Amino acid sequence: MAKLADVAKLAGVSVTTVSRVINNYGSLSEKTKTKVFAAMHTLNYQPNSVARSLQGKSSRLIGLIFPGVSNPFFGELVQTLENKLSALDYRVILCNSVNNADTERAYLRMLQANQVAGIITGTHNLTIREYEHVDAPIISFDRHLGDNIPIVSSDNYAGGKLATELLIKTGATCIVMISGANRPNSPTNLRVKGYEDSLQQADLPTHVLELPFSMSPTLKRVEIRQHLTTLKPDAVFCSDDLTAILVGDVAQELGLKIPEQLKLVGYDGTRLIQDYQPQLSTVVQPIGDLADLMIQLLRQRIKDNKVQLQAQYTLPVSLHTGASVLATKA
Amino acid sequence: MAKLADVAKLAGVSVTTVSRVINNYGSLSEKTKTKVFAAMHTLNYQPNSVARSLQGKSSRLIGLIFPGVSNPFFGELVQTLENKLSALDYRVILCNSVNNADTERAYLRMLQANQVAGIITGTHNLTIREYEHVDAPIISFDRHLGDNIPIVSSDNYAGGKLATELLIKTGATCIVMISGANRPNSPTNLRVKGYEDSLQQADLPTHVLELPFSMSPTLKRVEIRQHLTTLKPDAVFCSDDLTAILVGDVAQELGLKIPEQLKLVGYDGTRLIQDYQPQLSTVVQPIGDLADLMIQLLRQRIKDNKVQLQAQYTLPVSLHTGASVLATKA
DNA sequence: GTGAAAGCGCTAACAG
DNA sequence: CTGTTAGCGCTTTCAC
Repeated sequence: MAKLADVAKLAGVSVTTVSRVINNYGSLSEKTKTKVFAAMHTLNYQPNSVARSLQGKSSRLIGLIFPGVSNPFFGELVQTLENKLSALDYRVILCNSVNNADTERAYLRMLQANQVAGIITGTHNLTIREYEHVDAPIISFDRHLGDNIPIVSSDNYAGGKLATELLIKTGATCIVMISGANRPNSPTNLRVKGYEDSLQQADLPTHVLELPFSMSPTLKRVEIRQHLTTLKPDAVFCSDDLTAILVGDVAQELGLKIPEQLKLVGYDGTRLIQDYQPQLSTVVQPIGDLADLMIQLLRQRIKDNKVQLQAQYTLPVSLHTGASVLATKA
Repeated sequence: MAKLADVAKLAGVSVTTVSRVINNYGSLSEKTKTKVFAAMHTLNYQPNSVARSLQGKSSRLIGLIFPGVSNPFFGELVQTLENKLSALDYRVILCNSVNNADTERAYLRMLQANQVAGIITGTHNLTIREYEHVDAPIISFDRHLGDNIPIVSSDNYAGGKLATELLIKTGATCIVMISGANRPNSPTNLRVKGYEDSLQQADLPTHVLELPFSMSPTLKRVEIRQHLTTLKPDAVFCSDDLTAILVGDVAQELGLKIPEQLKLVGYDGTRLIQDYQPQLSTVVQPIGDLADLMIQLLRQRIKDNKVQLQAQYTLPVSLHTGASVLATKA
């Protein structure tokens, strides 16, 4: 790979000059510029960004720490982030924390060692206050990671209410909520809160079933079947779409007609679900807007790490209504 | 962030010595080692990998170029690759080529500028012979990119036969195949070939419907509905699971019972599909093995870029049989 | 067993 | 308008 000095020699100028035309700075004569461009072209020159970031320039590398891209929600979020970042001439280092604190710590160190310009993290890990000792700017998706780390999320509480009220409106009276495990700081807690408040307001009982994020789908099915047969609810609200699909499956196995005998609402509303399970009603998180906002905030911090940002940014959710719920009163 | 010189000063030794203990190289007295380790620890020292790779050491950065992680198959493949690479102390730069040749060219340049140690690409782009001018080692997933670039794939031809023969065995006689657009070098072509050969052998007619990868699910539904009503097939084989889900949906809308009136087989067999659509029969690609092999080959090339590798490595597929096909003869 | 010093490819004062 | 030169943080000969 050709280097700056090669280009300089070929163009018959100094390395400084070449550096200047590359970075378009200082004053250059048109003639030199042309010469240099020509040399760069014939040598197929590509600046070495490692050398560049060594001497202080931004690496334009962004670390993305998420539980994993095989989950459709995170897959779409990561892809959206990557697309938008890449359009802004940033590159993305992908980190799958698999919800393991040690792994995450290691990633954090690694990202710093690689001089990343910033980090966006949406991991499910908790208690990692070590985030506060990272000097690269950080934006968090949906988690509290430290007092100076802005949180971007969609309105989990409103989402919980939205879903529950939809179910109440259709006449359901025994509405079960299936959520991930109740862990401190978890964003799904607010979804549960929205659910509980809505039911309380309507004077209806609450039933929350917690199925850990990490539980296998097969086990989840077992739990769901048991609850469906025991409680005989007429509606289920799941804090994610995948679990909702499981509920739909089990209901069918039990001969329960959806939505006649069981109404169902999920959460997340990824493109994948809307395209391939359009009958599933779900609370839609605005992935594109979330990504835009996180990037915008991160860039502000990259420009000036001291800039004061809000502790929390909340974006509105919307409702996708499909056949899994009837819009009419029962 | 502390640097080598800081550690050296604190430990009362030279930078050389510190570098030696970090890289475990040359001969050091236990005493110095201990001192240095202590200093590294109190300073929370982390070697700057940018500086490291500048002076010649490997960046331990691997570029991953795929159409996008929002597709479950690529999402799982990328996640698997990332997990395994990260366990080997490599980091991953994620590139979503979105099937755009220019984007991909830009990614290739960028990856080289970042001194990546190697590249794994599974993009849907074609004709990019520019791959041959990249000096980082490359391994390709399922595409021909140049004579010296090994291709790793699962056995698409066998997969096509497997699915088709399953359908034939159940008594289907009008078996439609829905594949992605027929493009040169596309791996799905071999799946179609397997389908055609199986039917020819059984003296049955072939019907291939091509729906471009990029076509919207809504449009795909329209096309599928039209073909289902016109041709009235008794079985459909799709070259990917998502399209198979669409077929299942449309069939249900048309009042066609699966598998009694319509048998259905998909392709890919991701964890997601097996967990959430277990009734769908599908040809399962061995994602873990594919990832292992690609990484193994890449590491060989990283160690010695001249090492002779096969042009093509083909891994066996398997069949997941669900209720969308009856295993008994009709 | 340990250190001094050159240099990886690039940028940015500082001179002219 | 252009060139000389000193590093960025680290590894690695070559000395001692």
